[in-house]
Amino acid sequence: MVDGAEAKPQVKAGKSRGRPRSFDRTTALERAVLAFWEHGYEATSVSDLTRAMGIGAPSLYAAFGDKQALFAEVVEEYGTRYGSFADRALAEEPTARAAVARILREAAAEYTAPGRPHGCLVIHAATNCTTPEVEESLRTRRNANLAAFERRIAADIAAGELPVDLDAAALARHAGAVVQGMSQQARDGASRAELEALAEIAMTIWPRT
Amino acid sequence: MVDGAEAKPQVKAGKSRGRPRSFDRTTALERAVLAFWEHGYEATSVSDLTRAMGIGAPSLYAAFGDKQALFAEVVEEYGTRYGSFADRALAEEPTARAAVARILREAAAEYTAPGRPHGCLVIHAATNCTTPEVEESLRTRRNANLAAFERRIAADIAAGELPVDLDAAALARHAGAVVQGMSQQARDGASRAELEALAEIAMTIWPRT
DNA sequence: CGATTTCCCTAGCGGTCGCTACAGAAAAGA
DNA sequence: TCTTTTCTGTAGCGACCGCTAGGGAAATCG
Repeated sequence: MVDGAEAKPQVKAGKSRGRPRSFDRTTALERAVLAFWEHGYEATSVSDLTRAMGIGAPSLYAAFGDKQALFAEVVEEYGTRYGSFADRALAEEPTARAAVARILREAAAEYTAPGRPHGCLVIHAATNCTTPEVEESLRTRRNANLAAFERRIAADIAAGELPVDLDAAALARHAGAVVQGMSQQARDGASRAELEALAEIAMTIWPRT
Repeated sequence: MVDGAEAKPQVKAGKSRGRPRSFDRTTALERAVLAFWEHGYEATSVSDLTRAMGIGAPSLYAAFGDKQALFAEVVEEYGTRYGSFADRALAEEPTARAAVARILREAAAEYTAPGRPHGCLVIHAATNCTTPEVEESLRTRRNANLAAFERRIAADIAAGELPVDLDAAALARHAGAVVQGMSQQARDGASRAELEALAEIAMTIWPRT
């Protein structure tokens, strides 16, 4: 009973013994992503989830553990599928400036993409949450993103790409604040073009290399 | 029954007829502000409220109507008591640039003030809310703030204080995004000094007058 | 002093929450 | 075929939600 969520016998390539699961776990998870993304952790009830995922409550609990464990998987899935553009830019672009510029421009598109909830799940899905661990986990993720910005900027300073007297932490916070503000405004109805104009203005703070 | 909330006979200077209210409505409201500010609309239950306000549920309903009406009063009170620094700056400062600079600096202090919940109630208290009207009302307030920014900037452009080719809407969105990002980061544990450094960086985008 | 008006407290309403016991259905193994 | 294993659907658990009926308490009025 304790490790009911860990045991996923059906996933093994070999044939499992009993009756096989009648739904696709991956697509069910994807639907849960959309539900949590749109309404947040608390505002998405288990019956909302079962309706969106097309399965019964016992199946949900058998496949994912409980609501909180399902949300953790949802956040993970969201991170790899929708939220990885920032990490990718930080890793691929030659300079911190180019990386942040790309992040802001892509955020304008990502946060207003049609057919998906607007804004960022990590920023919004657990604000004002009565389950402290859930709120805490997303807070940790947000602060980790700020730290990633700061590391990239510090690396550029060390490499001589940016002035040595630059406040890497403050610059990282600024970039993070702009991203978070863009996400909020996307939720509040801003269009992609409006967010792109915002992003371009935000980029003018950077010292030209 | 319909206008139970409107009738506040006790407030009239003249003596009311029956048994007087045994609690101070204003201080009870102030405590409700802090409760909603800290945990948001949905995550603050009526029993949380009665505990924080030191009154019974029937007294709460008699004095404020229902939870939603109480929240509306809370938002109003918050606006006049804690959230008016932006409007004041926009009205008092000679230029849009000075106003936004002051808003960002004051936000750093307001959003991290000790003894109060961090961040802004209007930005956070009704994200992912199952009561659409409540979420909508705060969204409207946020967008009204952006519009106020834009009007002030447009006025400066018209007065020759800012370049005529400036995109007032985008600049307003940027200022708003920075404020919203600062509020989010205050909730996530940023200190006043960290937010002040962020604010200073954000101000460097403005054309010097 | 009653009579009247208003408030507070106890208790509990119907509804939804996250979650699960249980029994039947559907697969694999013998 | 029969047993074993696992999944699914019904039905409902206890807890909490927002909210309120109803009786007594405390004030003003005559």
